[in-house]
Amino acid sequence: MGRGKIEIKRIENSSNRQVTYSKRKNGILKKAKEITVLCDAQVSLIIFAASGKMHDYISPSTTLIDILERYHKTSGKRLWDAKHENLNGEIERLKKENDSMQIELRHLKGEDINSLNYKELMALEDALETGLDKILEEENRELNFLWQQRLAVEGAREVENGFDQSVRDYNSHMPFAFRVQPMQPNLQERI
Amino acid sequence: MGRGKIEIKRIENSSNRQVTYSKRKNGILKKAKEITVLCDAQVSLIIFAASGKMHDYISPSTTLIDILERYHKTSGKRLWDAKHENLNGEIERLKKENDSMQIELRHLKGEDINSLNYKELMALEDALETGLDKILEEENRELNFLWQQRLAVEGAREVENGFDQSVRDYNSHMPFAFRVQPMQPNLQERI
DNA sequence: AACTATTTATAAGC
DNA sequence: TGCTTATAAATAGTT
Repeated sequence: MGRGKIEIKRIENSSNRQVTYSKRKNGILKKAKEITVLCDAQVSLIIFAASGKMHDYISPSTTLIDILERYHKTSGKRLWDAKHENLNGEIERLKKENDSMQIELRHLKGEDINSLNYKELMALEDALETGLDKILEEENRELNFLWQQRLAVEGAREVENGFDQSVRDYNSHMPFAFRVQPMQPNLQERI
Repeated sequence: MGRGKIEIKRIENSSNRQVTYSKRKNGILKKAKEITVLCDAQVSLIIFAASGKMHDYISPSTTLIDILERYHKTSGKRLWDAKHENLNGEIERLKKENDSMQIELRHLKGEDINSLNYKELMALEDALETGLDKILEEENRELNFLWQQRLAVEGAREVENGFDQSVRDYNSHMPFAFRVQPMQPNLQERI
């Protein structure tokens, strides 16, 4: 369709090639639009010129992603393969890990425990007691630290006047008397 | 280009539409091949008919994946990366959830607690005590159940002979005397 | 980028 | 769906 018939083979003359590319590119894009409208078709057309310039047309009723998904389903050809599956695998793994931690947490909080047998309950109890011991130890350590700080900053005078308000606040939260017993013996000597 | 000029709008007559689709589909595929050969272009053309039937052409010098990668690079538009990003997002979310549960679990076990302040320690302690209470209650309930079962199966005679070995085993694990106190008053009466 | 002779695509009909 | 043909549309070569 032109002044002369041409063979369908690479156009050797570079500028002719470029001109023809430009004309035919417009033509094919137009055709893509037309078939979309005339026939309710969904078209994805991506063209790269040898120069690297890109042109594309995607039917407005859809998206490229959608078309590629349908392409994948229809042709069975894989586009986004392994990457995808790896990510899905990791999600599965994390979800499992999550679930089991969730359960462990609930058990430690004494929830959902009626399905546990006696042995499991005892193990839980041990874990809780161990945890509690460690917490109490740490509370002790921190209290001791606060004590020492107070002694250093305010001097011996205020210690003689008794606990001030902030220390009484802490003590009012303490369930057991032994918590105020310092871990480090030197504090006892200094009081 | 036919016996009459047509408007570019949806062809209402279904069979006409189908015929036109078929003709134009062939035409556009031919054009895609031609521009590929004539101009060294790289084309990806995917067409879905309204019926769902698919036709495609990919320039033989390349692959669809390759074209999509170039499309992504050139246009900056995300394709399957959008999917990947969703998956990555979910992985991130799960990892965060995981991490915070991990930390909570370690704290409940009395690990990594030296960064906690006094208030946090007290909260932990409360949680542990609550959990422990619930566990002990449940242990009690189960022990009580075992007791009742034993009474029902073996009758009163064996109860008079004292605890048998299996019950002694349980008791040997019990830290506190109050654990063997039954929750339900009727057991006490039956002993 | 516009022109136009010619080829090509295709609408309508069968 | 395939073939035919009149005609519209695309475009090769030219300016």
